[in-house]
Amino acid sequence: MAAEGSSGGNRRYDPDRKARIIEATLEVIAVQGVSGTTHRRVAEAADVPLGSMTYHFASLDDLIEQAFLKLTQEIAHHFDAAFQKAQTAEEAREAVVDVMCGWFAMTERKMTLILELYAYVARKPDIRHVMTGWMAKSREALERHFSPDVATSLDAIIEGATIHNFMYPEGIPREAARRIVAKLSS
Amino acid sequence: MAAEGSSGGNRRYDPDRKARIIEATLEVIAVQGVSGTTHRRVAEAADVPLGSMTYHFASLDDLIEQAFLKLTQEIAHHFDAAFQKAQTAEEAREAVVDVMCGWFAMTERKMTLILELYAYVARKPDIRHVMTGWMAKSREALERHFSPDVATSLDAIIEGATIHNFMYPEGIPREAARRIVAKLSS
DNA sequence: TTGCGCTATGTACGTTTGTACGCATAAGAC
DNA sequence: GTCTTATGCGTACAAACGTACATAGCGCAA
Repeated sequence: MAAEGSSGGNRRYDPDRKARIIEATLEVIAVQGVSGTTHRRVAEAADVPLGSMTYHFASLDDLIEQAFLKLTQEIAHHFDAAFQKAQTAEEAREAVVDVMCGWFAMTERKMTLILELYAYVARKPDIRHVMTGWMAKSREALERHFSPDVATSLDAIIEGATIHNFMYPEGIPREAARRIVAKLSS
Repeated sequence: MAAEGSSGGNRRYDPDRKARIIEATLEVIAVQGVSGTTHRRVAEAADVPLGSMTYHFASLDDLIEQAFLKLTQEIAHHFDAAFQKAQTAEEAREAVVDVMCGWFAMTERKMTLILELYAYVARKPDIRHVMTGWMAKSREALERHFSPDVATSLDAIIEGATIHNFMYPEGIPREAARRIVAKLSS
């Protein structure tokens, strides 16, 4: 498996290795949590030797940080795309409702990863830039359609609704979300 | 220190031991995260021998679960008290604003613990009852003052605003929070 | 006082961890 | 073809881990 490299080689010189390790790291974090993420488990998931871990990444924390950075960039990109598509104010409001309850990209796996990220960031102030970068992108996307004040409130309600929908059964029905967004964006 | 037991003993037979271990567990989780929480570290923080850990708790997960349960009960209790105090609708709305930005009980430490809890619960469906119990209490407190629909939306905005206020500098100013609550509870 | 039984603890054990490092090996110059 | 160089990896190691368990210490009945 995975023997179809670009240069015909069976191993050795695989420029996608680092990216694949990062991908595998997210997979391991999603299943085992940060607390269960080890060099060996990630290496197995990415199908690379253990030595590759310390070769490509300075430390385990470095690896986790890079993985989280990729996660936020991906999500921010999807988020931005969802709002770039909206043309009218009505469509923008509907996009907020989409994101609030059952976004296409907000799978259970991703939500788990986000919560792991939050907990991780809370204890490591030096990687808070990952969050602020993400936040800035989200805010920017929202402010293309709403005033700064409204954008702030929508950002918060998206955060809260997403978490509640994930944590509790039923959560917030789509109709209720629509009413909330209407109130907030008035 | 801590030698003022009820029966004059210096050690041995200390009925508060278990509670103190749970307290210490929260302390360790807040600083080191769940991933850095070990029997040994908790034992040191609680100033009890390592053997006490496996004696009082079936496993490390059992300990963490009990610690988180205590955390949610405490927070839910404070939350409930804050709303029990409110008499008029106006006071209830102001209580929501209080909780949204800079609650007395929502210290950085507690917020960190909550985020650790979220991440923990996401990977352990069998302790979701801790969350649903907390949620039920919060909802109950809110529904004493607001309709079910409004209570749901306020619950979500509290969640989101609290997290955003914790993650990002400035966050949501008090005045903005007041406007948001006014819109949502109309 | 003496003996019993339960509570509590010190210690030891087998695993797993992060990381360092010497060596194998492919790529490129000639 | 041969030699050189730098990239990538197998392996080893000390530290730390969760947990089991034999036994030490105390309250209490007699």
